[in-house]
Amino acid sequence: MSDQELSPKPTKPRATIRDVAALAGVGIKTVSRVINNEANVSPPTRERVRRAVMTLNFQPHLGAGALRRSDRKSYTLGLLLDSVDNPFSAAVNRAVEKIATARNTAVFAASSEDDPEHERALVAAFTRRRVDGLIVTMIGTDHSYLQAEQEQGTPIVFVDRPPLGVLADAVLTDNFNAAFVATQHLIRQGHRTIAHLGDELSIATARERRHGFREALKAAGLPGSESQHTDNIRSASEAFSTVHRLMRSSAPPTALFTSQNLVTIGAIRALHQLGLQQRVAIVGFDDLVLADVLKPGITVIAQDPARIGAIAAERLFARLDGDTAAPQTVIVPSRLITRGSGEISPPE
Amino acid sequence: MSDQELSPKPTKPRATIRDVAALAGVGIKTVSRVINNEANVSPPTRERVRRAVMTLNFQPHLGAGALRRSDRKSYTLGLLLDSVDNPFSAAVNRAVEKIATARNTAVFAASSEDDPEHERALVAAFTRRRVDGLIVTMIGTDHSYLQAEQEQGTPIVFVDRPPLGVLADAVLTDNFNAAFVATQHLIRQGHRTIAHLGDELSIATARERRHGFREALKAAGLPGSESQHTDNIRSASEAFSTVHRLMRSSAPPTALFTSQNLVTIGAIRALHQLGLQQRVAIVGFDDLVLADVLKPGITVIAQDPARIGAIAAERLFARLDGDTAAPQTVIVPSRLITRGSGEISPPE
DNA sequence: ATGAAAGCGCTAACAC
DNA sequence: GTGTTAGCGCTTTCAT
Repeated sequence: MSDQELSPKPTKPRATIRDVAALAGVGIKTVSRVINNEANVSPPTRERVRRAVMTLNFQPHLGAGALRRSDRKSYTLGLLLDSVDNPFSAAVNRAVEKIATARNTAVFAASSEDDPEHERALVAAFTRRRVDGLIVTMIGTDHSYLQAEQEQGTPIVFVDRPPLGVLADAVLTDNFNAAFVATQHLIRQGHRTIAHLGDELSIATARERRHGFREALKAAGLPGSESQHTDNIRSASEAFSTVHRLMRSSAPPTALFTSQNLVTIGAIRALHQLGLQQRVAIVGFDDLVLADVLKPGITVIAQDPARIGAIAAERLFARLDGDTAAPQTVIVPSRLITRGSGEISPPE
Repeated sequence: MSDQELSPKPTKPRATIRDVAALAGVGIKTVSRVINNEANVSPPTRERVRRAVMTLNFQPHLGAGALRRSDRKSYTLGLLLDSVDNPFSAAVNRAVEKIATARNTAVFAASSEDDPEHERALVAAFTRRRVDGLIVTMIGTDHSYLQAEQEQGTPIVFVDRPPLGVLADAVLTDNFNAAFVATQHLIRQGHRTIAHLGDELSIATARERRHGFREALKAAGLPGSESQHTDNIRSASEAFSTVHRLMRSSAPPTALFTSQNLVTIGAIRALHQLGLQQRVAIVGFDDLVLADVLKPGITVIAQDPARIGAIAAERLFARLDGDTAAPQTVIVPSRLITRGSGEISPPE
């Protein structure tokens, strides 16, 4: 550790285009031409300017430029997620960032943390920073306030959950179908009492998954299982205690279908703690790290968050490039990965 | 899906402070006063302005304001991580975001992806957007170019890896000590042939961990084990194949010490595939989801990324608030969590 | 209590 | 090939 003080104020204030122009002995427009790689600058002049840029460590102020530039772009976009800390969201984040970076665009990532008011504040924060576009996973149920943003020229792409009260592009998983397949898979192993650990019912996605679950039961003639719904589970610990409760009930389920990664984790913990992991089947929504290593391996419906994020970013940039076609909804397929936990048969 | 076209151009262009002033029948300075909650506006005027703001859905352009404001702040910061997709990085990200949001600051998160050149480009991208400060996990080995940013008034906090060639705040784990403890733990179980699956040696952190490993061996009088170093492993798949190779060697290790989360995951996969998970001990650096559920549970040195991120953000804001003390290095303790895999004894 | 004018760093438009 | 002027949306300064 050093005793040297960090200077309170910048030693050298940041250079502006005028400083560069002065040092190079040219007008500011010439500097502007050089830093934007425009034509009509003689090679020697260009070189002098470049040297001045180096000397002063000049970095053009993108925001100042945007103010006057005709495209008005900030080369910035806003990404709203449940939480940057959630593995699904983080994979989306990475995919969006990759494509944005290739387009010289920086990404503001923000976590709504399941709070609609906070979500709204985050969108406002993005708007005040004049992001070029928005990629959002909404937790709130009224998205109509986003329409104003859209009308003012900010394209929006919805990810994971469909737009409500706005017309906009969306990139989604076929939740109904995936849940149907997952449930059907458990039924085919012979299960008759299957519990669904569902997410917050205010989320459209959660309702679709529950619907897929129900329809699969209905198709197999198992309507009695309706009582096995446990909705509004949104964390690993809630899932953990729910599974404990279910297993102590008079007619414990022989199989579980969990609605998302955190819920699956909590359920797995509970099953293992109860020593039931080889007796109670489980299929989870979302793939999990180490799911392949557990005994039994965890059978999942794997979404493809990287692909979802990439497609969302592509759509956003297409809009920014002038695509004015009707709003598009892209369904990204998910797939059942069988690893053991979903292939456990019910006792007798 | 709808047939309605999205408008090619904004239907209503975004309102400016002048539009609001015109609608409210006041001067722009009055609007400025209202949106910034300044004094000297009569309640009725304030109310008229507020109404105009609502009507026009006016959102002040933060960047434009910053250009003229005396503090010059963009209320934005840059966060450079290995990858937003890595669980450790994501936890840091979340912690930083939480504190930044409370300070009305938005976070640019970016992934260096182990590429020093890319990293440099990302820093430049941050600078051109005039972030107020930088929180960085550097992969490159020469950080001196960051000094220029610092001198121009952008505070920098290093996270996870110390600054090289710059004086700056840092928030780190005591890697040497943690690695020493982990290795000692294995030695105490009776292991004499312990392999360290180390990270890229260009990373200071990796060298410290290796050093801790070596010193623990030395302290126990086990110098012969030096051959068991395998460095420069940075992904799960590399770790996977390395473990396979080690186990086929003439003197296979009876215990493993893995240097970070991805490496631990790859190693665990390999051990399980080889059926050795109950015979070969393993201690991993970084905690893992489901590490508690695996059989055996995975013993780890758990860092505290949330705390690391929070402290880093606090330090950054302290600097922005005018703290000019000498650069500070905060060491965040990590702890050994025993779950079984690290308590396996060697055969015989 | 209010507003007019200047200017932040840059680009657009148009000189020369 | 180069420079000058105006102006983007806001805050500052200073007048009223």
